[in-house]
Amino acid sequence: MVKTLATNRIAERKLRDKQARRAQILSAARRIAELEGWSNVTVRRLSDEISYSQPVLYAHFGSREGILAAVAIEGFQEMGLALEKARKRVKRGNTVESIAAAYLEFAVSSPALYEVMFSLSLSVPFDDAATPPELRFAFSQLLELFQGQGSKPEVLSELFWASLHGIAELTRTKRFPRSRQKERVRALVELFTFPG
Amino acid sequence: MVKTLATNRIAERKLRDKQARRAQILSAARRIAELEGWSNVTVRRLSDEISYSQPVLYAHFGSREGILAAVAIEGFQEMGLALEKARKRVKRGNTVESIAAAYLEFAVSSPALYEVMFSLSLSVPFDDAATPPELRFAFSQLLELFQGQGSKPEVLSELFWASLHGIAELTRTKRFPRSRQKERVRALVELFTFPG
DNA sequence: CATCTTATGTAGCATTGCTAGATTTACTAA
DNA sequence: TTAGTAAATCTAGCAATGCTACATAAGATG
Repeated sequence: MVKTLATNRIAERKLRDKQARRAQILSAARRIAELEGWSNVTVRRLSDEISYSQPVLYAHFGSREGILAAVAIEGFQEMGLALEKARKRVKRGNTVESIAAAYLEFAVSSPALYEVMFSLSLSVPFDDAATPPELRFAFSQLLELFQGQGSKPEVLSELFWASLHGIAELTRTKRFPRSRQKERVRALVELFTFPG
Repeated sequence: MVKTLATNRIAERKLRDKQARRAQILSAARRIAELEGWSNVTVRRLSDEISYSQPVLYAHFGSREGILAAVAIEGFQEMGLALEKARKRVKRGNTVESIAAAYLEFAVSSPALYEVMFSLSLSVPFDDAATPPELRFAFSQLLELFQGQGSKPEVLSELFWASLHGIAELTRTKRFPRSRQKERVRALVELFTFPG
């Protein structure tokens, strides 16, 4: 059997189709999740949306969990990019302020996406080598922030991340009133901005 | 129909039985959750554990959600008490440090309980009048901390809570390595301790 | 004892995640 | 073109879940 040109093009087209369908699934999952919550993202519902039978979804991602995980990875990738942008185009002097604003904006504009990013059960820390690169990338944006500041940049970065995550999560789940959000962020920025 | 003494005693016994069974259900739910995760806390499993049929559970709490909510309330009550204790018996000078340690100790020693406390979907902020008293009580322990400090005690308290919650959550879900936990807490305490 | 109320159980529905096996479609080679 | 093979896709179904209508048993009351 010889690999003709046609064979190659066919294989490529198949790959494209596959990736397109994969993207369709993830897109549908995100849309439903944002509009109706993750509990309404069922495999049957997704298979309806993309007009394929259920087993097709299981061929792409091994399980429902797998679909959520893929969405979560997308989320980390996008968040990493958003943070990178915020870090590079610093507006009014303070990088910490810019990053904090970008982080919380991301969380508030895609609550379901943010939710799944952190409900994804991980077995490995953010800064570990065995961690998906998208997560490492996002975290590295925060690490960068405190580089050279004090003795332990990782500790400060983690603390900053934790504070942002806490604010995001307690806001998303309605524990915090939106009314004081600006003041909260101002206080946060003040705490994490050091002279020098 | 007259209410005899016997009638009263019978009614009281029934009430006791009911409360005992309620406690049994919640206790079983907590045990299973801590050992096997909340997904293994099914209504059938619980009804097996207490040797009653499913409808009995639905008579007590209207739904599975209702059972989790009741556990979450218990959790807030217990956390409030733990924080109160930590605030009153301040060991080495620093109240902030004592509270932070108590909070994280609570979260780490009952991860499933902590998890359900914050996955419970609320519609009302912590400091609202319409919030279950157990939640208000727990939050009030943190409010107390920064009373008189600066201009906005609520803002500082919320920020402190957010930081603690972020650390707890990112630790519980394995995002943070345990190894740096002590340093993280030290840095946190330093940030939130003000001269005076 | 008879009756009525309350407590409890039985059995079943609809929905879910997931999968084995049939079936159709797409490609290959004579 | 066509028979045969491999890949893609679907049909149908299982077991488990949350929940509930209805039947039955237990308990209290006259």
